[in-house]
Amino acid sequence: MADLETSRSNTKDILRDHARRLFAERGYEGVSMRDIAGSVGVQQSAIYNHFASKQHLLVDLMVDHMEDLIRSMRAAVDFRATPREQLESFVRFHVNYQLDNPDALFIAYMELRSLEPEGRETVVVLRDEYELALRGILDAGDAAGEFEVTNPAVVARCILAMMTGVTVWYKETGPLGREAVVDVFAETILRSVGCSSATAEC
Amino acid sequence: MADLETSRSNTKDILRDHARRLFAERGYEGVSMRDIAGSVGVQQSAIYNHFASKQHLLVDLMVDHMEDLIRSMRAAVDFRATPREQLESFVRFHVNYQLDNPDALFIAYMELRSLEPEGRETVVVLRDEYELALRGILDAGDAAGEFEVTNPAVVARCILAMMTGVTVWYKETGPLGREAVVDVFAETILRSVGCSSATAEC
DNA sequence: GTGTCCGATGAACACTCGTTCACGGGGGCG
DNA sequence: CGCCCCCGTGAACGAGTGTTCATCGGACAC
Repeated sequence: MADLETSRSNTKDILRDHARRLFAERGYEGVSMRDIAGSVGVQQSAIYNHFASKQHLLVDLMVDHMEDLIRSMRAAVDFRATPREQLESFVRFHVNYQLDNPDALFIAYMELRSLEPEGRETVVVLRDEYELALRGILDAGDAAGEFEVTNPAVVARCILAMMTGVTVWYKETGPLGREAVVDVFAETILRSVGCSSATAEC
Repeated sequence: MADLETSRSNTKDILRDHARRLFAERGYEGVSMRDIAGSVGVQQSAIYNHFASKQHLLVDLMVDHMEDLIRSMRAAVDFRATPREQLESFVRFHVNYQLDNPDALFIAYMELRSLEPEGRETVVVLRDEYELALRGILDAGDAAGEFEVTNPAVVARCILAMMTGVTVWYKETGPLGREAVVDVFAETILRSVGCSSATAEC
């Protein structure tokens, strides 16, 4: 229980951190308010001083995450570069972000079903915005003749699914270094759009 | 509720069908025995005439599914063919199977966390067996010089994650036909291992 | 016809769920 | 000092959880 209170962490942030980890581990329905409170080391009723309900807590986590994800992605990808460079930046950013924030991304993609309509709407809009950025890169590469993608919409989703699944099996302590994993993803995905880094074509 | 009893469907099978759908929709923790019973149209206590507990019901669903998946995969892939042909068969089989049985596969990959240790062990062994079949194809193709895969273990998981995600977004009623989706997957994945169907290389 | 057994019932068990509320302590501001 | 207002407590609420059990109808074997 209980973090040593590093720097300026108030109860609300600590609650967020523990809730995020627990939701990712056992799922929204599998975690009780008592679990969250117990993990932090407070009473269950204390949570309601910071979040109106369990549902609001989930929405708060998901929206905060999606907004940060989109902001970070925009900072990491230079949209004036060539499609090939954009795609590689996007992939390297996403896999790294995923490995830094495995729980947040996992929740955002898995717990949509646990959201009540109004919250779901908000999150879906943000998720579509992110997906559309990748799709835009594929479209541009296709139009420029750099990529060969039969169907950008489908391929975009394939690529996201592939990358989002990484946290299910990757262990930081495993035989494979993080940089190596990122490289494999970058190469595999560039290849999948007909644009290998080893090829002279690009 | 209640199916009209098509052909020879007994209560146990009907329970399985409804439980599978509900688990996939709302998650194991999000579904109560009363939900399942209510969906079928019987009392909750009737379930215990067929399954010892909710946990046993989940294990039953997952093991049955994994065994059928492996059996069907072995029947669909000709392991005497070339690695390229094997991979294409595997991908086409998996995507089709996924679209035929979206709930079962989704549960098998998502609800591992809801399994108690003994059941999880059984399912993980089966899942590894399936994954290993794909990895074997990649290894063979790599050794034969047909594929270029930096790391077969990682790429195998990437491919599975990509394919397993299809049910999240694919709608049978959407603009894209099922055959078209399968084609996109086959082409994208063959490309990702450096072996495009359009290329003379293979 | 009689006996057996499978399977469904509905009430009940002890427990956990999300949420509410009256209460109190302690720090900041007038 | 006196006031208020965060923010925490602990007990309680009604509802829902998985599971058990005595009971009973009806199909099948002899």
